[in-house]
Amino acid sequence: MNNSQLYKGSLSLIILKLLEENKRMYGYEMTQKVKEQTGGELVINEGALYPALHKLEADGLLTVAVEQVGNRPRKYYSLTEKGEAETINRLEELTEFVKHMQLLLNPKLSLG
Amino acid sequence: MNNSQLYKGSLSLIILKLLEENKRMYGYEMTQKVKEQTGGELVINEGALYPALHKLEADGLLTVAVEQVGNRPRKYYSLTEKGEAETINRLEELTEFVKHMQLLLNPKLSLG
DNA sequence: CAAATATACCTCAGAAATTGATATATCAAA
DNA sequence: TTTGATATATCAATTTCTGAGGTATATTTG
Repeated sequence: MNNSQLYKGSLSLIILKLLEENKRMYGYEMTQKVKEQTGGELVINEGALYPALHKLEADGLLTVAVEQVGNRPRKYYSLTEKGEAETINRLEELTEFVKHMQLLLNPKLSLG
Repeated sequence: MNNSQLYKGSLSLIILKLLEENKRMYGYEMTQKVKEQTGGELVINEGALYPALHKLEADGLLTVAVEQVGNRPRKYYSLTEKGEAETINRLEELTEFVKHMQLLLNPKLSLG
C-alpha cells in the first residue's frame, strides 16, 4: 500500500472482501487482483500482506489449504464462517466511518 | 478515535480540516466539535490528539498561540500556509483512496 | 540455452500511529 | 464539597506498515 500515512488498517478488510467475492485466493493473486482492479494505483506490499494473512488466520477468520502447483506449494485462503460474519461487520464499520468523515470533511464524500 | 483497526491515519486530516474551517481552535475544542458533528459517534482520544497536534506543529503545518483564559493557559492552533496547502493535498489523497476502495469493495462507496 | 523476469512464499528491523492509562489542575453546579 | 466538565499532557504497550532482504520455481526472450 503506497498511499502513505492515511488509510492504514484497511488492508485486512481488502483481503476479507476479496475472499468474499472469490472464495479461494492465494497471496500473490491478491496483490495482482488489487493492482488490476485499481489500474495499478493501489499496490499491496507483500511485507504487509503475509503478516496480515497470518493474523487473520490466527484470528480464525481464514483457513488455508496448501496445494501443489507444478513443483511449488501454493496457499489458498478462504473465509471461515466467522470470517464471513466479520467481513459484513467491517464493511458496515467502513460505511459508518465514511459517513462520519463526510460529516467532518463535507464536500466530496457520499454514500452510493 | 474509537473506531478500531481501520481508519488509522485520518486523525491529522480531521485536525487540518477543522482548522481550515474554524481558523483557530484548541485541542479540547476539537474533540468536542468532532463529537458534536458526528452525533457522538466519532470520539477523538486525547492520547492520540495531542501527539498528532505536536507532530503537525513540528512539521510546520500548524502554529500555536497560548492564551490565558481565566486562570489557565489555552493553546490555540491555526494552519500555516504550508498547512493550508497540505490540507488540500490530503483531501485529494483521501478522495483518491475512497475511489480505490470503491473499486475494491464496490457496493456502498461513491464520490459526491 | 542462458539470463531476465515473473511467480510465490516468507521474515525482520525500524518507523509511525493509536489505545488506554495516568497525571495535573481549574471551574461550575448540585 | 465533591462530582463532572474543561483543558493540557505524557507514557508503555500494541498494532500496522514500509522497505529491505531472502529462497526457490517457472516462464519468457534474446
